[in-house]
Amino acid sequence: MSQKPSIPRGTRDFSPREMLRRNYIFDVIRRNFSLFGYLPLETPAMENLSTLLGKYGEEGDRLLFRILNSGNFLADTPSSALSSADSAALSQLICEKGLRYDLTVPFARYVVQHRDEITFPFRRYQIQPVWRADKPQKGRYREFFQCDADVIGSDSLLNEFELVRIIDRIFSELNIRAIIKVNNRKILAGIAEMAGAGERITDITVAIDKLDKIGQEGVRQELVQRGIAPEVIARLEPVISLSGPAASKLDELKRVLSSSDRGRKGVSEMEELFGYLAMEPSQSEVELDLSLARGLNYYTGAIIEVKAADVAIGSICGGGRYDDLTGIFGLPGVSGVGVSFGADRIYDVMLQLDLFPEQTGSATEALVINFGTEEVPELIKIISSLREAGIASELYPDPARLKKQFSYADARKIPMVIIAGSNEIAARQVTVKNMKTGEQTTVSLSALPSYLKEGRNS
RNA sequence: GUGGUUGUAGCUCAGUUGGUUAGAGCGCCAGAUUGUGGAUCUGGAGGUCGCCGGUUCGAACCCGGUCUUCCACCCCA
Repeated sequence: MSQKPSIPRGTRDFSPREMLRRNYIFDVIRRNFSLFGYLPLETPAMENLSTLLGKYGEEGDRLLFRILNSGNFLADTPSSALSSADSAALSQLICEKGLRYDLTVPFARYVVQHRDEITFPFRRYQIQPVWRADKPQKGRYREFFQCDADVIGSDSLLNEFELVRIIDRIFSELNIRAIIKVNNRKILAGIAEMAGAGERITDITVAIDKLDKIGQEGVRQELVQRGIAPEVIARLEPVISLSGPAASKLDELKRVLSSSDRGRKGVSEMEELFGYLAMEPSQSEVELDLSLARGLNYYTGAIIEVKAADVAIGSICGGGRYDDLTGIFGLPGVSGVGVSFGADRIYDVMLQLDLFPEQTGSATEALVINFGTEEVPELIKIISSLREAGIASELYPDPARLKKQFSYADARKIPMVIIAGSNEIAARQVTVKNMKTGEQTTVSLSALPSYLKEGRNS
């Protein structure tokens, strides 16, 4: 007896209907990346664990999918490790590869490995799946696609500016109302310094990152729980809860952070960025959010996060600047900045808001009815002429009853059906049926391609 | 990783305090219509009730485990 087939938890099949829609998203993203001069890159699904481990924090290491070594790897494994029941320690001995967790670290690895053949500043885009051993929920998958654009080897804030422009263009084209939140790790570090707890920056940022979720009082409790002194919290709060336009927040920060070199640097970076942004209006709301921290601990400068205004699904895009990601791989002093679009969440947002265009992507425009072996030679010529003219078309493969062939066209939503039986063929004509209106027209064989092309817009 | 939740036909869901042969709508297939889809009518197929085990004379229903779904925490696209 055959068992029911299934796929691993948190993974999905994508049906043709879903793929057409996903490709629509990928096309918009890829076109805009390309428009800004980014070049395509792909890296392997699996990386050496040494490349991956330690780059995403303790939590990230736990969420890495590890790949068991090939062969009889247990033969060389000490029996003490096997009997210790310590999975983490054992996996170090029997796994040397893992599935990639994001696209940024493999990119940094690539840059270091290929530094001699790269022209800097190097702009690359990369659209590939990543894997995380997370517990799945809605909008959270174990296999999902990221669409990354990064520029490496340039400190200029113009890069941050252009990334915001890309984000704005892409979400505008997809008709998603986006809220783009920007902050700067240097400002956060400055705030922590100013509050007299510079070394507690991680605890402080993790806590204040939850501001919009748990509120001011919640953040206060979280900070207390993380052992932040009450007087530090008291100095933190008024800064975090600054409101108003970016310019006035930055003015206030300049005063508060005057004693912190790093903080001042962060403020001037944001002033420059918002200066550029003022030169070209964005369709999306771009907000300086001082509570935005983001988890990935390799960020050092600007951090960016995008949320859909109309759907609660977490962030649909995120990124930031990392000053020394390549340093761990032996190439110090190369700064990079990038953003990552979450294609799967964008899909979920668009589905929920019903934003997909009626016709997404390629679909058959014309179906040629199969009348039988007598007519097939002529039908092959007809369909060949249609494809030559760039009209996506199919010949029904079996000489089935017309009812069945028309039902097929109906189910596939094919707009035109070409009927060419012996009568039509003898007269060098075909009958074209418009499946939407039910209207039938007789068209000469030679005029058929142009007739169908004209009908596209009606 | 911690705690909770969900699962019945292809889909959406009924199913009485545990009781004989598990239902509906939609969809699918066939016919009414041998060169015409959508509407209508008629008929039909399709289920080891997620899976494994237990309790019981008897389980879709109760219990345990497991897988899956979704939710909160954690974290994140």
